[in-house]
Amino acid sequence: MTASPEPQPLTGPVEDYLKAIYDLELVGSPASTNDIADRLAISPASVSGMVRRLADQGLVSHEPYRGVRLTGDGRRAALRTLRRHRILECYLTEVLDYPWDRVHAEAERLEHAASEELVERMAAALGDPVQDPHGAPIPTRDGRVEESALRTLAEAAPGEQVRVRRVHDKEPARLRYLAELGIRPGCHLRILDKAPFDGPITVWVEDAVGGATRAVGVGLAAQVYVESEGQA
Amino acid sequence: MTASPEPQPLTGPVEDYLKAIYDLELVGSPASTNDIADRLAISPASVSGMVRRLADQGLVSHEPYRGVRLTGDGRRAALRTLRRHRILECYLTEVLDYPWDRVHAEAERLEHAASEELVERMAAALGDPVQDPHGAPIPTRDGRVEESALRTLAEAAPGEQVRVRRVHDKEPARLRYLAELGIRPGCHLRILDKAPFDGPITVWVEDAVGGATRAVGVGLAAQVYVESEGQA
DNA sequence: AATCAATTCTAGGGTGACCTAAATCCCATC
DNA sequence: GATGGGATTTAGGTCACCCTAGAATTGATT
Repeated sequence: MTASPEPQPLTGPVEDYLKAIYDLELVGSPASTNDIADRLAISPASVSGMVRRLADQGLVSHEPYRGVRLTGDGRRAALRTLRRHRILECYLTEVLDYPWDRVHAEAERLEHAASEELVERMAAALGDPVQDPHGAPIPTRDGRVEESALRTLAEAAPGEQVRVRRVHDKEPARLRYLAELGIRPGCHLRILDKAPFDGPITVWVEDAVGGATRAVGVGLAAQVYVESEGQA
Repeated sequence: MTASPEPQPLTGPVEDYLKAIYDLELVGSPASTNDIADRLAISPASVSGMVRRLADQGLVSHEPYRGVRLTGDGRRAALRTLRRHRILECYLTEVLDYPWDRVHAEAERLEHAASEELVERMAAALGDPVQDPHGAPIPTRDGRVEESALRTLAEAAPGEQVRVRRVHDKEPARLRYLAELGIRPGCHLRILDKAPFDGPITVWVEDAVGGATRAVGVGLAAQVYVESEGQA
């Protein structure tokens, strides 16, 4: 039984790496150097260097040329950061009325500076939210998350009725556009049509005023995660 | 007329130096290397190095062996950081009910990460406060402050009645103790006695429940700024 | 089995921000 | 007007994090 011996503070970049690796590992396989580099907009060579340092600190295990996996410590650290990030996002939108599309960037900076105490105070003020404004689940204080495997809107079939559960949060422009379309976590969609050859997906947006028909390209649809609610 | 050309983001350490120099300059003379080093808990040699960099960036002017002064740009940057810091302190105490003595440390970290937008939203939520929880004035958006020259409690004479305007905020333990004594910005004191040879100052604390007599050492009294309200 | 492209790692650099130790400068005092 | 102590700067080093260029590895394809 290893007692948890004070999680010592990590640097901002380290926290960013751990989050990225956590995310990449979610799909199953270990995170590749290139994928990490892409996600952090950093050269692959720099990733190699940093991964060595992370491994030295016992946060990841690295099989050269094979990829990187979080250790127990690494995973715990990643989840702590993720919790901070997502609670900050909630607080910014709900209490400070921050615009949907700018919340991510602000939280991205604050998550490295905000203390556990601050974040827990925010969580308490919000009544311990369980998901952030983009539908991502918030890890609990003791590091549990239930990352449900969701399909994307791009994979839904015509005739299906779905509920939007989550959307990607990185790109403000896409978020603004989705908001314009009325597509947000929690809203209901009916898939009307799916054009061949990766063509646009036509959906009926239940929750728009009076309902509305919208066409969404596959690229965007792939960033919208849905859960089936039955056939038409 | 130099148009203000986007204040580019400064690093955390740079902001800390500028704040320190601003503070030291308040007493009139240019900031000395040693004083800056003391305040930031850094070696004097490191300060020399950093000051060169600050001068290169046009934020300070440095006369070797003579001290450092903020330039216009440097002063503006310092005041922006100070505004962020103090609004954060207000927000943390008033909205998130943060304990008086821990607010400073948290704000110290957040001030480097919080965007202008966030801080202004907080300020708006508070109705644009003009001073922080320790009584320090908050610079306006356009960089104005009125730093009133105050006497300290250590300088007050027996018989005087004073109002506490401001207390130093760096040391949590001292703040907690002052709070215990009932001494906070806004409270009223009557100086009952001042023991010789830097002995303790005995005060009547008006605002304590039913009023209370307290003795304060000079060291602590020197960190409490007061404004006279008349003689007994 | 050999080769080739993509991936990943190593080598070698650069910057910011810190350090200690050793000059150097200032000035108050003799 | 020399001198010594205190303040300051320079010299030289470390660490984290990033870079580009080039070498090494992989495994997919001939």
